[in-house]
Parts: sequence; structure tokens; C-alpha cells
Amino acid sequence: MKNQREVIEKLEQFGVKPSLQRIAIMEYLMNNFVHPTVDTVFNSLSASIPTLSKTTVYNTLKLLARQGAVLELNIDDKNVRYDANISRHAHFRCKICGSVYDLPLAGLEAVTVEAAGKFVITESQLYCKGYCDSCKAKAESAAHSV
Amino acid sequence: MKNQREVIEKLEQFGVKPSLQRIAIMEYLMNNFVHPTVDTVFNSLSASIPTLSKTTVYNTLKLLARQGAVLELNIDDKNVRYDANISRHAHFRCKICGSVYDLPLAGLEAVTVEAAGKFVITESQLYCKGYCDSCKAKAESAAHSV
DNA sequence: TCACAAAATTGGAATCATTACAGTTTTGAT
DNA sequence: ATCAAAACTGTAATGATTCCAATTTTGTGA
Repeated sequence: MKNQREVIEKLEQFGVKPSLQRIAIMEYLMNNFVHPTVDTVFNSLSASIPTLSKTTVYNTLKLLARQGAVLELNIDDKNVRYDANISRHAHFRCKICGSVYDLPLAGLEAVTVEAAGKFVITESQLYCKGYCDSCKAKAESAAHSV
Repeated sequence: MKNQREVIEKLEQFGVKPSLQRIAIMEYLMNNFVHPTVDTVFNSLSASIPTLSKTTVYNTLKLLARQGAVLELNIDDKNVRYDANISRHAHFRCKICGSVYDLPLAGLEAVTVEAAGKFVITESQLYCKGYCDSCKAKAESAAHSV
């Protein structure tokens, strides 16, 4: 559980002036590893910050992503998701329940090197999809019933 | 340049009954490696098929993706893109001009193996972003002018 | 060839995430 | 305390995608 001090330091480290709203949003991301959507963040915080506007959540998350403090994930067709874990890792999304998990990752550097010279690669994301542990059985029985 | 016969064979191979519209859409994808959006496909074909409906393009591309005949790419925040090249490869998107290119790929298998046991991974996509050859200079001058 | 049911297509309306914008509040320097 | 800049807010607009009911096409059996 990260405390406010750590959150504020994180924001300042990435050149984001800490405001009440920005601290709350960043704090939420640093303490909840669920790769939340804008809606999830908004709904989770609007009880404690009743005046919070969804536009602020949109703006703040875009700002945090632009400054490199968080990752913007496009693993979900519908909604953008955010991740405060900016270390090198891949993502997995269950095709049944929709949950997004982190995957340990080694070797991505080797993969991207092949394009060196032709393109300047600044970011890369590995998205995996399939069935999570608790949905495996469901997926198999569904396959049989076709 | 793929001819109609090859397109029809491809559709049948993936269990998609070939209709006039489906053939046209698949043919377009097989002959244009631009990773087009629904809109691009629709605009490119509506001249030759005046009655074509955008809903049909949506439905057909979703169907082709579901049957495994094409890839659905979420590399673009705004629009889904489609790719008739279903061999193992990564994608690159230029952050300035928005063009999407294929990248040769080796090593992705090694990367995904790490999650074996916990998740059943059925698909994976590696998305790289940065600056393409013709936008490199633009990116650098933009960086200086901040 | 005709009739009919199933599949495919169509177009307009509805949905829903995201963005634009204009007004209000907060912050920080003097 | 004052004032300008930055941040926040809420509503309206946008735009990709989906829904759905009506129409057209396809394929099969009489």
C-alpha cells in the first residue's frame, strides 16, 4: 500500500504537478493492479471526491501516460486501460471474463531489435489473449456444446 | 495480385461461404497490405459495389477474424484495423503519420512460454510504436522546438 | 420452374467511449 | 488582497461500432 508521500514523489518525478485529483487517481493506480478503465477509476473515486468529473479522470490519465508515469493499454477493444506498473512486462486478457493480468517478460528486447535502422521504436506492447485459470473449464465446456 | 479463385479458396478454407461482398472484402485485404480500417475498406469498395453497406463491411470483417482468416489489430486507439497476413509477425505504427507496417518476428514463442500452466494463451500480438523512416526527421525537429 | 425457408445484406437508429469547449474554481506569485 | 495561469467541471458534440427490422439473395425440394 503506497502512501501519499510516495504518490506525490512519483508525480513530481514525472513532471506532473500534484493536485488533489491527480494524487487520488495516481494513488488508485498504484494500489490497485486491476488495469482499470476510466470508468472504473471514476466510480472508485467519486465517493471520496464527490465533485470529481469524469473529464478530469480522462485528462489526468492521458497526462500521466504522456509524461510516462503510467502505461496506456489497448488490449481491450472497448476501453483504454491504465497501468501504473511501467516496468517491462506483457499483458494477458481473458476472452471470457475480460480480466487483465500482468505476465513476466524476458526476450522482448531481442524481438524488437530486428527493426532497428528502419524504424525508431519508442514503445512496444505484447498482448496475449486466451483463458484465465478460472475460466479454462468454462471455455472447454463451451467448445463441446457447439 | 491475388485472383478471385485464390480469394474464394481462402474463404472456403476458413469456412466462410463466398458471396459477392465477402469476396470483394477479402480480395481487397489480400491485395492491399495497408492494414486498413473498416472505413478504408468501405470507401475503397463502394465505387465498384454501390449497394455495399458499411454494416456488411463490419460484419464480414468480424466474421473473417472469428474464423481466423484475418487478424484484427488494436494498434490504433481509434479504429480497429485488419490484416490478411496471418503468419507470425509484429506490427509497427508511426506516431506521426499513423501508418502501420509489418515487422519480421522471431522469438515471440519464447516470450509467451513463461505463462504456460497458469493461462491458456490462444493469440498474442506485439505492437511497436515510434517513428517511421519518413517521419524520423520531423520527430527530431519537433523535439527541438519544445 | 416455382415456392419457400434460411442466410446474407442493407440502412437507419441507438449506444457508448472519448473529446471539445466554455464557464468556474483553485493555485501561486506579487 | 489581487490577478493571471492552471486545473477542474459539466454538458454537448463526435465518431466508431452495434442493433435491429426490413429487404434481397441463395439454395433446396416439390
